[in-house]
Amino acid sequence: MEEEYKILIVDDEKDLCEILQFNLESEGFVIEIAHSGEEALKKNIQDFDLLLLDVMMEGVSGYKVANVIRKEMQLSVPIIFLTAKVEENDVLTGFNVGGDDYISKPFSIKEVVARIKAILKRGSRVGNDSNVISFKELKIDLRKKITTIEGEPVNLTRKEYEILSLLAKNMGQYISRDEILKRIWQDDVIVTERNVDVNIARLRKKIGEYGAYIKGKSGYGYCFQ
Amino acid sequence: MEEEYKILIVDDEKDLCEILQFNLESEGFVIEIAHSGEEALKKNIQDFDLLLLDVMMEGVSGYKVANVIRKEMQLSVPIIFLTAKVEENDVLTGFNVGGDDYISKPFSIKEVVARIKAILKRGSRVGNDSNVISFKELKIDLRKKITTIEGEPVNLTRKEYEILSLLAKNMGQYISRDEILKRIWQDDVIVTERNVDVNIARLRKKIGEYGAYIKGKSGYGYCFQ
DNA sequence: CAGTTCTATTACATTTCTGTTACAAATCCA
DNA sequence: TGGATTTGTAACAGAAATGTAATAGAACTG
Repeated sequence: MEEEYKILIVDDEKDLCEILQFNLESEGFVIEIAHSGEEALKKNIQDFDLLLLDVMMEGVSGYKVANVIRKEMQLSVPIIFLTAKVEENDVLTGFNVGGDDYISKPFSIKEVVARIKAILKRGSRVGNDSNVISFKELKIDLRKKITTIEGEPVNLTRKEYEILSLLAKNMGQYISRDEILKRIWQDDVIVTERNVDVNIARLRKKIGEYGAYIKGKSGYGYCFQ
Repeated sequence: MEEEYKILIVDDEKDLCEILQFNLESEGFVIEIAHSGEEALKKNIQDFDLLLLDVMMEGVSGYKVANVIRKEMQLSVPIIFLTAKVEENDVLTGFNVGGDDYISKPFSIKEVVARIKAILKRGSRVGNDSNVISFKELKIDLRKKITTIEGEPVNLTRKEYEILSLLAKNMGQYISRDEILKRIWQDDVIVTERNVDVNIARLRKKIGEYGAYIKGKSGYGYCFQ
């Protein structure tokens, strides 16, 4: 038999979930269900090959869930958004970007299955072309999220890596602590600006001589140069 | 290296903002959100590569925002206006400056992305580094917040930089101390007007021969010429 | 021209900002 | 679970930036 694909369905309409589950299981997919955004996020997302995600849900919306998955968990699982017809017309039509897909309710099971198969066949994810920033012998592989110096991997923590790649992506540009917080810590948690310093310090130490290229300037923030 | 484009979305419909944010982020753009004109104007507009600006908003309208950005801040960042179908006719006759564009709701994400990419491509093709102000060999990079003379960076403090870029953005125009205080010190702290003088003096010294181009005129203020 | 107001500059005081350390809390993983 | 790793906080000394006052000279005004 073929590979067994695991799909997570997230929707607060239980009936709909059941219908989807029944039909997709007969197609040979392995299904798990979550009835809310919160529930979905408790699952081990990386175990799934695809998500069917309702946009409008009580509490944590589908977009929130997607955001957490992409930003915090850094996973690129394909997502198919389920949207109600009304929303679609009000706001947007025919959206279909990147690796993700949209299907508006009511939809035919046939259509859903077809789209799922199309996406799974396509296989590879968004941004699968290697993307490496180099500065002398320091290399940051943005896709693998690996930093190396002269070929030797540098063991950076998540935050350290994020800061380094943010600065490297904006080479030569001063970025304020405030900005760094916004872009890396997002809006969810509130932490001291001092935190940035501390992480910068740790980062500098780890990248050795290259640490000197991360320049701090009073009133401006940091800059990789 | 791949460039990171920053886009500011200004719309009071929060759902729409979320959808746009998610989709544009999956396209690799860096997004910030403002839910009102006031909020938008508090942002550092010059940090953005493009604005998506809803025309109809409570309070400060999209046009108002655009006007402030163009006239007061003297920035030529491209703006895409989002308009409801009904408004469209009114609008097309009006404001249609430079690289601006209109998209009427409901719109497809595809379209939005396409237009954004078109505009950003156009911008870089022309070598439109409208973010750099040049005066002879003095260059102020508003994005990097770096000032150079003959390619050599000049080490300005934040206030010095702010004053210089304010004067340079309003080349040839006298700006009173009062105005400078309002624009740079904002409302937060109240300081003597003499302060401006002192900072101007320090600035002049740092930019050497160019210091002479910052002209003070009794009763008028300062002017870069 | 004399008096007044305005400005540039200096020196110094004050405030704010930064890098670092040590430690606590949270998270991860075996 | 318990230990390792990561992340956040508080504290603080030193550095950098900013503000103030004083003063001398320039610019204005009648």
